[in-house]
Amino acid sequence: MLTHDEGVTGADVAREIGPGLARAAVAVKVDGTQLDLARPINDGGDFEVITLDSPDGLHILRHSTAHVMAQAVLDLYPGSTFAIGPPIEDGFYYDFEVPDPFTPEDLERIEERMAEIIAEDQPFERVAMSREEALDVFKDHKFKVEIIEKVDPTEVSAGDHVTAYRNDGFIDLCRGPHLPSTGRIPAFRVLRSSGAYWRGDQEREQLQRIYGTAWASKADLEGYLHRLEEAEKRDHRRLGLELDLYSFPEELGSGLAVWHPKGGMLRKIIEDHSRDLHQRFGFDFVATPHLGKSDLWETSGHLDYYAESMYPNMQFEGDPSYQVKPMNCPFHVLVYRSQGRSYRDLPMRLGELGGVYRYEQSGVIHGLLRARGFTQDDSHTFCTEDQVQEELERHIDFVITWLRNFGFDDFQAELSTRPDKAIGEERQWQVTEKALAQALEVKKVRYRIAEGEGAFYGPKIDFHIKDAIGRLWQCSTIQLDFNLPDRFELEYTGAGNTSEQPYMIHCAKAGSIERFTGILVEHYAGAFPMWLAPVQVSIIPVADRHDEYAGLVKNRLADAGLRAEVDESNETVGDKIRRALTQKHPAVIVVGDDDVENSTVGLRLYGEERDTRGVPLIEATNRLAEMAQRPS
RNA sequence: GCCGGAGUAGCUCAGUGGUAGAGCAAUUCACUCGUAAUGAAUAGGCCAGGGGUUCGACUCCCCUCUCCGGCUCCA
Repeated sequence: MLTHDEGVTGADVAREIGPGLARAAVAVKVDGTQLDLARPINDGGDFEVITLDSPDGLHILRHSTAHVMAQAVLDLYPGSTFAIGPPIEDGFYYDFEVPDPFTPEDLERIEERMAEIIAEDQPFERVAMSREEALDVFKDHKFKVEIIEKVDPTEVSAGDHVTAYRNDGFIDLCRGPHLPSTGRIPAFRVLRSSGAYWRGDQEREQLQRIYGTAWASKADLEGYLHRLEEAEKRDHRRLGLELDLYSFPEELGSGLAVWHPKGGMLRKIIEDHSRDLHQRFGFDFVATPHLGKSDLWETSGHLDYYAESMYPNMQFEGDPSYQVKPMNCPFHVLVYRSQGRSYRDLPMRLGELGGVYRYEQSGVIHGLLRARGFTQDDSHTFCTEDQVQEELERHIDFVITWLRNFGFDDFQAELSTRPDKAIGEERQWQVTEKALAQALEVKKVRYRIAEGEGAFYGPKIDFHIKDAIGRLWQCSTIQLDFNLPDRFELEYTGAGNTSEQPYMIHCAKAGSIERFTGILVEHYAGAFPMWLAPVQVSIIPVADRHDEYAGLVKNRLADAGLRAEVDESNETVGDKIRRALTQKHPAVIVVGDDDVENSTVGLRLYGEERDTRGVPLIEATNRLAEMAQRPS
């Protein structure tokens, strides 16, 4: 039997903390032994233990650690005030307004001060007060006052129960719950600081945010820090350099990449696959230029909505103004419009690997994942209203095939609805949103609704893929559009010789080839499945006299469609092996005297600890060729 | 765009108001080797760029560019 250490019942606790707070937690005793956390499970005084390493336990732990951080900062930096400090995935942050931004040395001091507060084992005390009292208690802290003023006085749970938590002399507005005392924080770390806008609003104060993390044990903290290091090793910018795939020359400009031969091969493989699948799913190929008259963007509406992220116009005297394309849609529209269309021509599916340029804000550029120049595997399908459903389903099939082929079996879909900045009639938005939902249901794709996240011209489905270390990335998108056809006055002649307006489906499978490649690099940590690897086989002759045979092996592999390289450098076998492994080549072949004599090779696959000696060349070739098969 | 941090050899990083350093990579030579680093030698720099302060600036100050961590943004 569990009892609250102050002798109150579960019912009391539930009432005190407020209804609907499933996470309500208190310190309890089991047979006289103090436990950290528990929550009432009924009104009869029964409790359920919350372990610190459970999701709820970590939430409480991190929330409490955030309080300790705020306490430390307010201690150390007189004249500072604090805003909010919530738990987040893997940690917490707290936002402050301070006279000077934090330096790395400041963060060390804060961490030390936090450790002292924790060592003092200060009890957290819950304090309930009225709105007026709270305004008085926090009168020196403008952000807290702003929060309290937002409390709705008519709400029962909020009326005269603004709650705060006090430990030592420090008090913070908080709904709780918290740990019983600061000493219950087993392991924490201050991570970094950065700027952040109050309430996320660019127009409001810029605060200083400090990120931290807290865990149920020192071992868990170490594990987390280790995972951070591992994630860093997967960083596509670092691997791009190490594997010689691409670079971002300063001379070229921010957000612009050059692709080296190995990256170029990787890209070619991805693009070839894109083209092949487009063909298989019934798309035609078009090609369009990188720029067009500014008027075009006026008509499409892009200039109204995204002028600030388009490269500015260019103009020779007497000529019209031109702009580099941030999108392919208007160009594909022009292909459609190049002649009169009949319902017999539809659906018309046009695809292109189209290079586009967007002037992304300087602060958001991030390697290949957010670049200023990139290539969309873009397509636009023009169809009749009757065809919309079937076409949407076809696009969903296409996207799923694409993602699965690259090893992304785990993905989730999101249906984004009408945003505030939108064009077109409300009724059409409803019809198209419904069509998208229905297609997802027919294809049995689980999805959630993202209210107001749609494009300005229509609702969309986004696919978020989960990578090898559990991160989600938005890649594919299917967008249903009834606005561009209207703006460009697209038509087709119906069966009854009537003039009709087609629907348009925008779709990108990878999204951006650059970004998708970056995600692949991080997903596979550079150790690509064989069909994607730029170099599939490293052939290592043991001594110079084996170079000739190595060349023969390379030709045999090449005949079987494999990409192989002979390492003829004047290095030891051990060194050449190390290079091949460091470059994460899927297969290493070593050839020496025995192999020359018997037409065999020594074969070692990436991830294997040792080789298999004396594999007949024919067998090795067949085996590797099979492994290198592209998924279909 | 905003806040902070940073930029030294191809890469990873030392360094100091007074002649620029290491490891790895590269090049050359020797070695001819059977599964994660053979040895030696050589070469490599407008210390991101531009202004200032100073007898003297890689070092201190200002501006620009680029990168990093966040915030805001992502048709």
